[in-house]
Amino acid sequence: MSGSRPSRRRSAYRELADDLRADVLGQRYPEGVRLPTEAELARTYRVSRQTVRRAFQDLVAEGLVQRVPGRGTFAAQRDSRYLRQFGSVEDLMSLSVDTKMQVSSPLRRQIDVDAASRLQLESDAVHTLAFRRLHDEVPFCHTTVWLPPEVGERLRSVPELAAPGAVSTVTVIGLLDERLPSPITDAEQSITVAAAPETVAVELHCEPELPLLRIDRLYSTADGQRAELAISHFLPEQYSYRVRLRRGPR
Amino acid sequence: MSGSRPSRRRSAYRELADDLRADVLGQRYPEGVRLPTEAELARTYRVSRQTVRRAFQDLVAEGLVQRVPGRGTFAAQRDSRYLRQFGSVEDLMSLSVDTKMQVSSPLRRQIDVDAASRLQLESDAVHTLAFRRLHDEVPFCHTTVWLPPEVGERLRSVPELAAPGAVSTVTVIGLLDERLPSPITDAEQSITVAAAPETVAVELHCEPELPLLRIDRLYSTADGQRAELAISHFLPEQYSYRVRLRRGPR
DNA sequence: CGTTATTTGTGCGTATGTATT
DNA sequence: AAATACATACGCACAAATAAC
Repeated sequence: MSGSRPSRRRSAYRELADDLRADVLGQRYPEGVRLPTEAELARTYRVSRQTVRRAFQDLVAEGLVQRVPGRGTFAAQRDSRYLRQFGSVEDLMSLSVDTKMQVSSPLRRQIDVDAASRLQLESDAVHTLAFRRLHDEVPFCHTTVWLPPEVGERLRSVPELAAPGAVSTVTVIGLLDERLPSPITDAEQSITVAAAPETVAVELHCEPELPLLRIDRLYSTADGQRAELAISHFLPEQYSYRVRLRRGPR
Repeated sequence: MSGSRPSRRRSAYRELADDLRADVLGQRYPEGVRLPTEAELARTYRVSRQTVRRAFQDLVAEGLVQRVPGRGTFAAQRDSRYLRQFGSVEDLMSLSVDTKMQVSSPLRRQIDVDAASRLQLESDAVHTLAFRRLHDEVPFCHTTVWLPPEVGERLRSVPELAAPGAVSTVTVIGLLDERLPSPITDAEQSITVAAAPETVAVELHCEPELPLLRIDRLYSTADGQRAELAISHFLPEQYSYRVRLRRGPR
């Protein structure tokens, strides 16, 4: 489904690419199963073969599909996808496929000079929120999120973020992308090691001061506004950050 | 084996994309300088405008250039290039811009079951090498490299890797890329936290067991062969892993 | 073994729309 | 308003790889 944004008109090849992307990410083409051919897609979508090809070019560039002349188009195997695990903004949005989030500190207004500064705000007021992420009911990650006030206001009415203990499969970035006037297009992240703060240790059932993987992410919208600051701590025993890098065509 | 391929003619748009890529990476289009227009390139390369567009599509997907309707095509600024294809490994190859490497354990043959297994080798014999990386004469990273024997042999004659204490500005991946018959096209990396092993602690002048950022990288060539396994430990005080993510075309 | 049908890859032409200068 | 430059979309022809016969 497209978001609730004023539905800016999307080109035919992007619509098609979106559909195909959703199908591939939704595991609808398991190993060895061929995607529809260019001719088939052109027919069912009432577009030219060139338009279908244009859509596939994006999916190939994203590493989601592989195409073989004479054979067809296939979903890339999960472990051969480069930069698809947690490497793109889309992946951060679809994080909820394997994991659930549980609110530990509901969305509220707060004064935080550091966060406000990193979000490049005039005032020191921000909205903040904290939650754990669970995999198979086991917490492996704690995240604190800070939002500019005007961004936070747009999440006021989201029930998934309102109650302590609430469990859901949403992502903050996913929620924002549907509600902000300008889509989130960039994230800058920094990965380092940090000792577990007291509150995080409690939530993750680990010793305070235990070394954790710390990932800071600062998200920006297409028009350059900072939209979200997230600081996550991961239990290294249960999580490692994986990226597959690829080199350009030849 | 059929040996050397008859080097089939590269398609026009790839030739063009290669030229443009080299120009952009070679800093030939500084900030604000427009690349040639589609019409100009079509004229000088004697191809159609569609072929020029096809070449640019790859460069855009690689994040190397930005295109603005009505204005033109521009090289993406280095710090706004999102980590996509090999941006990172070319960053790794040009790591030597800011840093130097100092050999602590020269290239030699060794038996290592774990490394051989991760390199998918038949036998347990590998070549190995260890070095530090220095920034402003301060060590901030220790790396151990394992290579398949036939790959290691190709580095036998490299003086920069032969003597303990040797300081140089090379990178192993850069050396390999020049010497291997098939180029290195993939890297899979995993980032986690690890306590400093004794030998690493000595080299980095830190306490043993100090939590470090550990990055494993497994490089593969275009024909799918594993070419190098590198395990690096970074001092978190002096290094954090930064990535800029961008969203696919929406 | 070659032949044929299928499927993707390359290249170009045209037309029209949109954004910027 | 006009010119410039990129974006989208469709059409066609032929090449190359693959699979089935």
